[in-house]
Amino acid sequence: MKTANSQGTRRGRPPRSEQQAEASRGLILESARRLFAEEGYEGVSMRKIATMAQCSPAALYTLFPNKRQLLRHIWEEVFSELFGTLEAASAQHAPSARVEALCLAFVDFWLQRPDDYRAIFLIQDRLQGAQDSYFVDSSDVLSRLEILRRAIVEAQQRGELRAGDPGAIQNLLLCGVQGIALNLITIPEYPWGDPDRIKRDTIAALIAGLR
Amino acid sequence: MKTANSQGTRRGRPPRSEQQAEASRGLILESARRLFAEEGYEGVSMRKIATMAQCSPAALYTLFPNKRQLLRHIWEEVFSELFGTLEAASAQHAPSARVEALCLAFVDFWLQRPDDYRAIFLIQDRLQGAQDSYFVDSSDVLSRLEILRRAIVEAQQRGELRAGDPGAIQNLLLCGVQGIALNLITIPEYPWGDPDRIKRDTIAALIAGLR
DNA sequence: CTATAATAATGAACGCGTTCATTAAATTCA
DNA sequence: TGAATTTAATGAACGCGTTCATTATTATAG
Repeated sequence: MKTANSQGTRRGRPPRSEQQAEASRGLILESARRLFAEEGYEGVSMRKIATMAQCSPAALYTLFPNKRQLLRHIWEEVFSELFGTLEAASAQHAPSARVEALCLAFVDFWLQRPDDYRAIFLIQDRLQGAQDSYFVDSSDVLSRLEILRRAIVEAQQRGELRAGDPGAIQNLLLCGVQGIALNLITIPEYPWGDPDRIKRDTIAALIAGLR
Repeated sequence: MKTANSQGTRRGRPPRSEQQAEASRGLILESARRLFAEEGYEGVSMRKIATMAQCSPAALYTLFPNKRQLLRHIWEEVFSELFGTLEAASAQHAPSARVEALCLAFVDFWLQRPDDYRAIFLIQDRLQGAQDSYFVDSSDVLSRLEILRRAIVEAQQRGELRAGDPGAIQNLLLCGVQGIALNLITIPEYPWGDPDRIKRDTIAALIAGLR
């Protein structure tokens, strides 16, 4: 029989509540963060996390679907740092230079953290069918991108950027800066020349093309 | 004693000649290519390659330093296809539209082969100390990029692109197109909007900024 | 208290890339 | 013909991410 009784209770061991699960997730993430801080991405393995969290490796899979989803919570701290940097850059520059400053700060941030960049953007899961929304779901990346959008709208109002959907312009700039970071980090043997130069020139060209 | 005798011959088993090694590498790559064609990147493991090539997995490591370096030879065929596509695109367009057409063809090529793109650009090795030059060394990627450079120089001569080092402009465009491919492929959940639009708009903005 | 039912937790296993001590093979020297 | 020497080839192992059949736990029903 699978039906519930009159009180709505069911037979068998009751499932853990979502808050219990969340608490366990928190403990595990604490271990993961400690391991990551001590040994970097290379040092964080599911087995080590399980050992430190005093559970079996398999238990991790009852709380997280896979390693990448587990580590996503750590990346959120990296993103938090990123946006902190961006907000500082925004505050330090006059409105007329804000969009360019944000783009530069974005690229600089990742160039200074190539390992983070690799771990976050370059290591992918197998199943693309499963629509894990790493960056967008349940993280405030999207909302904090607002800072770029505001700078764009500001520049449009000042006539320094052409009119049009600021979202489209934002995406375009993101593509550009991501491209710079990707290329410089993953193809270091290509003769890009001075990283600072390609960085500045590409961003300048992107923005010039948007006037 | 480690010294050679009067004839210059040495004691012990003679090392395999480089051509012998090259021949073995060829046989192994043939197996790898067959496996790749049959099962895709996921299906190609060092163990499977070894089985098909009738040797031990460890033997592969006497001929290739690691899996990535082994598979690089397969990527060269993908690059060959890419440049074939680019050359066709170049031939099909008038000089005035060539740079843009090349950029579009570049992005389209990778968007149609996301798995290839991931395997080639996104899966990285551990040791960055070892300067394996995947794309540049011993492959003709650099030389075949000439087609883009020619289109750039042509556009400069026609006054459609600003003067200046064509190499710098080429790098800039490569950053841009790589950024589009990277973003659309690895962050599909981000609201990029219509892929065609962001593709066209980003490239158009890049080129506009280079006038 | 015992049987039953439902869920939680895990030990053991798979295939993976890679390493390395050991073994096999091929050559020269006495 | 051995013995010695040099290199090739590999079996066994490591730690990895992940899965799954099995076991433990916790509840209700009789």
